[in-house]
Amino acid sequence: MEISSHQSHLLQQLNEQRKQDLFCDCSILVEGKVFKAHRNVLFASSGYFKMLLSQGSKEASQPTTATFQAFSSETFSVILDFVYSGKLSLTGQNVIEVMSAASYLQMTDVISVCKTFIKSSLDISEKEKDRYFSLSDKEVNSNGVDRLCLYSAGWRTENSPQASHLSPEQGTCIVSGNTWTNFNYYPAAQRNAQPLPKHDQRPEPLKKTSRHLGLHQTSDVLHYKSSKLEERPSESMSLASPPEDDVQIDSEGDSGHAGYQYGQGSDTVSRSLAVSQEQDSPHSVGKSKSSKGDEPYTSMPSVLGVMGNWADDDLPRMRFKCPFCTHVVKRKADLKRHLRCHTGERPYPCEACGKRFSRLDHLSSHFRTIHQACKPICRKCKRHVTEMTGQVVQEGTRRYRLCNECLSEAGIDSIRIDLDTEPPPEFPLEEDKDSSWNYGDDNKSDVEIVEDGSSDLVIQQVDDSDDEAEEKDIKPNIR
DNA sequence: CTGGGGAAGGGGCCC
DNA sequence: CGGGCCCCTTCCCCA
Repeated sequence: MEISSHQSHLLQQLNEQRKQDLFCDCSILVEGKVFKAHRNVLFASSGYFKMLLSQGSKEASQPTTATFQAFSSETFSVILDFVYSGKLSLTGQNVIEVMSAASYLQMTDVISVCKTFIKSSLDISEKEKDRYFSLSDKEVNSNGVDRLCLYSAGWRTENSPQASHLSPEQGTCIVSGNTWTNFNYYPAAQRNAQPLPKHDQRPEPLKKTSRHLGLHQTSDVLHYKSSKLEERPSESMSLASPPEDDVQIDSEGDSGHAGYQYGQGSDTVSRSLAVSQEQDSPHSVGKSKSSKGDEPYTSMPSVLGVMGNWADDDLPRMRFKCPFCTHVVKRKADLKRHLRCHTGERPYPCEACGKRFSRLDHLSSHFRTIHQACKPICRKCKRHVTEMTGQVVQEGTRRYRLCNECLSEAGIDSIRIDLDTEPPPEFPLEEDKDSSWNYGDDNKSDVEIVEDGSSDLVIQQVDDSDDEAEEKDIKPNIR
């Protein structure tokens, strides 16, 4: 006989013990903040902790301390809450960082949920855009508000660093409501009782993407959003049809987008730009189911199609707004490309060194620069070299050119090796795009390892034909 | 500690 | 719409 409530009860008890610091035998230091936890729980939840605690298992009687600097304390709090409750408080704002941290901690379930969260948000936007296009201007004016509010429910809190000031109900940034059903790790009955972790706008750890994660926003914008949230509980945010005024999220902080409007009629002017920031796209409650796509971008957005009037002419133009930041691009393809800086997807691996790139042209550039020694310039003296005056030196998988003088000075011409006998570097297998996104700095280690080839210094004659021949063996993953 | 250079990465835009 | 080029900024390494 099985008592179904036992597991949840047990987890609840463990969580209570954690909060009361009972039997906690593990301390995790994140950004100066100490989190107490039970090593057995961490062990069971995280591959990282499993490895860490396994290594220290001999001193099991001693308290364990772990320190992280790769992510914020707020992010770790979200993850720790998930570990102890099974509830993952994802928001549009923290999803990237949570996913990064989960990757670091090797918590595949959390990663999957984050990816689904992102994917679904894009799907939602796609559907909203489709509906938007099907509507006349009048319809947009009369119906757009509802849709906008739905969307704001999904994204509002993500951009608000003041989420910590919100009431638990307002924390539906935890993906509540029909819109986010796919991600709702909260039993509906528990949503309101779940305290939210703070979600300060913290640029790290995804430093490269941090610039796009709401940093453009001014305090005015944030304050406004916060106050709006206080006015309206979460449930109504997603399901009800609030007054039109609610749509007017002030976005003056981003002056670059001033002038965005819905529709072209004069009656839309009052709403101008309100929508452009966080809720550019009209949204529909009824159409906000997330669809499944194997590839995150196959059904991509168009995350938000925005009709805008521009100063130079009055022709409406399509703009696509990133759901994660305030960036707006003219083409859907550009948005698709831009989104990779948020998702961390790097679908283009260099077959020579394994380093992965988010863009094909970056991969090509990398390959030409690093592995093909295309620059006819001596790396040491910077002089122009020709086939007669210089040679290509191979250092691991890295190639560069040296003039004959610098070569003799370096005294490395004794290691010249015939390329025909020198096999190309072992290429890493290309992994599945969806399942092998690299997050954070994981790539660096690959590069460092592979390119640490000082002992493999090889010199080859500068010969374009050789390069071309080599290119057949070592080539970027251009498809 | 600082400045220079290389590499990476992001955006605009043409083809 | 993808590929690719150009330009720019940022980061990192090294002298």
